[in-house]
Amino acid sequence: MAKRPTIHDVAAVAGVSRGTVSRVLNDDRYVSPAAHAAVKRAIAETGYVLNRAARSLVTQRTGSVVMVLSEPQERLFEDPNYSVLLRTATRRLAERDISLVMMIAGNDGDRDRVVRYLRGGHADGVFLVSTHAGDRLVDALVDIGVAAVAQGAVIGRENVIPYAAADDREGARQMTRYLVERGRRRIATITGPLDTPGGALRLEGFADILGRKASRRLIEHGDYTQLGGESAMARLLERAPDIDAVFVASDLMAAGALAALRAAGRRVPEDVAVGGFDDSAVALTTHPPLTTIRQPLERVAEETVRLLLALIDGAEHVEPVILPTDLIVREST
Amino acid sequence: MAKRPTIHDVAAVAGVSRGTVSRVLNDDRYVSPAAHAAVKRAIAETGYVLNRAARSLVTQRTGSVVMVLSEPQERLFEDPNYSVLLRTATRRLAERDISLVMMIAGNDGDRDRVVRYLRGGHADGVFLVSTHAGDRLVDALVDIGVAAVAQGAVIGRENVIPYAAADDREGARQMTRYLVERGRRRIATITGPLDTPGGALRLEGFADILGRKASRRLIEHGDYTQLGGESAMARLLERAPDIDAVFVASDLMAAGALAALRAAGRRVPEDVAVGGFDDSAVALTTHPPLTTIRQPLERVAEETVRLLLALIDGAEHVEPVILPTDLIVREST
DNA sequence: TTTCAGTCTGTGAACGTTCACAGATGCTTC
DNA sequence: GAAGCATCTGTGAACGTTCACAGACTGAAA
Repeated sequence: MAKRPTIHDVAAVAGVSRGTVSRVLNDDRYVSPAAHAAVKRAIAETGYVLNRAARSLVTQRTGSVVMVLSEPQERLFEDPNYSVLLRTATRRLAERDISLVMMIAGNDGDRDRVVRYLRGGHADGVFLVSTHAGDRLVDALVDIGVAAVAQGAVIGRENVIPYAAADDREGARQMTRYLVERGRRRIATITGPLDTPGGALRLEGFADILGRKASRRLIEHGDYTQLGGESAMARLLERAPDIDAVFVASDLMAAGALAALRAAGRRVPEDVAVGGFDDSAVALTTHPPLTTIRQPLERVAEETVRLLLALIDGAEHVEPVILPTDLIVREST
Repeated sequence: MAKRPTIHDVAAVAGVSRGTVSRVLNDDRYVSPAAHAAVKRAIAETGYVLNRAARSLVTQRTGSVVMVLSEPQERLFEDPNYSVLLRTATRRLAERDISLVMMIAGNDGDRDRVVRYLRGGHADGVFLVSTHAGDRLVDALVDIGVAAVAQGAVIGRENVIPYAAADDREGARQMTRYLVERGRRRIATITGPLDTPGGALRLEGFADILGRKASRRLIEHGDYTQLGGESAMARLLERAPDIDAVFVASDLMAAGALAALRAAGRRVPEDVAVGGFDDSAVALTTHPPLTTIRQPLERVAEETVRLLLALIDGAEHVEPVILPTDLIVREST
């Protein structure tokens, strides 16, 4: 349990001064090759590892960013997409030696904690996930002036918080266009909550293709849960029994819709075609497997990280990134 | 962009010394009510928030713990259980003002990064997730002497790394017993990888009930993926066409097994009963919905955090915690 | 030869806390 | 009235870095 070696110890072993060691550590210019080598050797010999707290104290940088999970409903519970996001972001940040701190913003108490944390300068940046319209956390972030990006647009704050996202609108168009091309005539949709980009934009894409045919009667709203999808489908069937296709804004809700259709005695895809969105693991476990829209989630995460790093590095302004989606045809259509 | 207020500013406003403010901040004994109130008021007035880096520098504590995701295969991708774990752990730790830093240990490079991070004293504790037998990270942790716990036993290191887990073995017994009671005679199993506790212990529980009847022919191994479950089921059917039930060690693999059974023309549950494990979201999306074993994941996470906090607070030794599971009967059996 | 720019190094001060100590005050007890 | 204890407060030093500055050395240009 010997004391951890400090920069002084390294300096002593290398036969140089503290300043030179610091310069090596920070890749500063003006270090002679000899000194550089000696320091490297001394670091290896002593097993030195930098004390971030001490560095942070003087640089006012922390080398960490916060990922804030806003948690409307219990989405987090069920959505495997978070894992991809988390994993990719952690990886990319680690490459820059930046660590990812998790925080949850479920209620106002949580949100205050996040704000306090950031106001205290405990992180260099913020990575928002599934933040919904009107979240007052967003304004607090702007007020604090901390670098912030979001995965998926924050509705109403698109120009304030840069983001990367899949092209929800075009994805919905792809699916709707496909259903039309397959000869479906009465096409309904089950949307996500309209204060989320996935809710609003996928509905817009749907309407883009169908125009006047996208009547109110053929639109139902879900909450991204399987149960929500199931009851939305039931309501649709009651209101418009003659529908022959439905575009559901998430795979999980689509799984619920399949259950409702089965309960109503409709065959999929013969009587009703079902299209999902996400291409999550669920799309393969249902029977029949879901035709769906694949989002390039990994790339979304990477781009979001890239935007955040740019902001942290001092960029004044960065442009949102929108990435293309793919139609994945399986047996539900 | 005024400078952030420090403890000195608070002291000045409150009309006390730096030491007294520090005492209030740390709930020390021996602070007069008057001083306490004045400091509280000054903190509110100045908007002061503590600088953790400075504190950390002198206390040698960081106020953070690392969650290390070991990533054999692509489990993380598909397993929604991680979300529950992450969410619960983050919450519980936040209550103690400890923040959760994510790290991935997928390859040796990652592992070195984790080791270096911990050796540098950048975290007060470690929370291992899905670490598999023989992971050399575990020995490094012991060597460093950092407080460490695991979610789920680390096979071969049960006595070194305390853990909380669901009672995998008894859960498997519950399911197997149930299948026997339902009159099934030829019961097979699809296990997880045997270097994970869920793989080894669930197989043991299965064998506990069936005794000699648990013959090699009726045991197949999967990798916790849906595809793995599907091909394992196909192999089982080929080897033992007369099986009338199968206990699958995870819901996701069970979804794959259902697909294989359907492809082979077997009806579920009439011809073959299928039991899963986890009670994850998948269990409800399959057709028919899965009979499965529910793990108290939230409590597992809470207990794991509790163990970790105890170790951080200086406990010499803590006992592993094993929590009971529940049989959830649905339509697949 | 002098000047200058470029390269390299060492040093004091600062970052914002906590800790240990010393000292002051008030209350009890003899 | 002195001694002793508990309560409360202020202060210097320390934690391990980075930063800005000053100074030494080198080689090229004037």
